[in-house]
Amino acid sequence: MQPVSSLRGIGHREGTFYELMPRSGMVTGVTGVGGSGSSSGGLQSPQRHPKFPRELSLEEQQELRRKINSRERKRMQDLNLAMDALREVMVPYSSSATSSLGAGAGLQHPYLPLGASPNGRRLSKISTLVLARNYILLLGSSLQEMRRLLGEVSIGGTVPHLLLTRGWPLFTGPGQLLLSSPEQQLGLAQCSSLPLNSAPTPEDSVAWGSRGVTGGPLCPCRVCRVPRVVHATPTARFQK
DNA sequence: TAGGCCATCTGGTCCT
DNA sequence: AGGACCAGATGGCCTA
Repeated sequence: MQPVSSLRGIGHREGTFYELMPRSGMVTGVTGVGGSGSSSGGLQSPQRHPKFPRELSLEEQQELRRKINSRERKRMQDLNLAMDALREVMVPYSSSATSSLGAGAGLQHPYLPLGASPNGRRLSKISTLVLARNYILLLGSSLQEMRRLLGEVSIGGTVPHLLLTRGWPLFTGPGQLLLSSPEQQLGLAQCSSLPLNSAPTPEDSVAWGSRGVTGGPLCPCRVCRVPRVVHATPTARFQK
């Protein structure tokens, strides 16, 4: 099947039809259907919208409403473009993730179809976000492991200072997933479960995500409460 | 047919 | 004042 959302949206919803015919008038013609505005009567109602200045004529109000709708549409389309860019990065990992989470591992991604490979089907928005989050956590875990190994090797030797420093480097690598520090990216700096004076370490971050600890407590902060994939062998999760 | 996912409209709120 | 952001509501498309 073809991906539906963006193509569908651009295909027959966007543009003149929706642009010129507000849903409230298009569908019911009278009462309006659109969401919380169901009581507003929309622009078809002779009543003026309270949001619009009184001095505006009905046509001007309609024009303003079209303008607002267009902006919102554009905003959502930009958001979808960003989501597509993220999908491009995550899709290669999603398939391997499913395979490693599938029958072999006895685990199932909560936001991927049960027992089904996402191959040929694009990731949903929430799947993309959850997958991206876990991927970021995995990168942190891998980095820590690498530092540890380098630390062992470097006794008496030389190791790039950046790799051994406590702070995280700003990744600009594949997918550029980390545009700022992971703490900022994940909102962990605001995590209520962490002491105020101790910045969360990468280990802290990973502990809530991809440690392979099944059934562990969920971090109470709103960031960490995002549903996560639990897996027994984190290193195999995103193998290419 | 039910449920998931999505785009769009809309009103409210916050920010510049 | 205008724009950005957000969340609720709605209907369409698709799959199991």
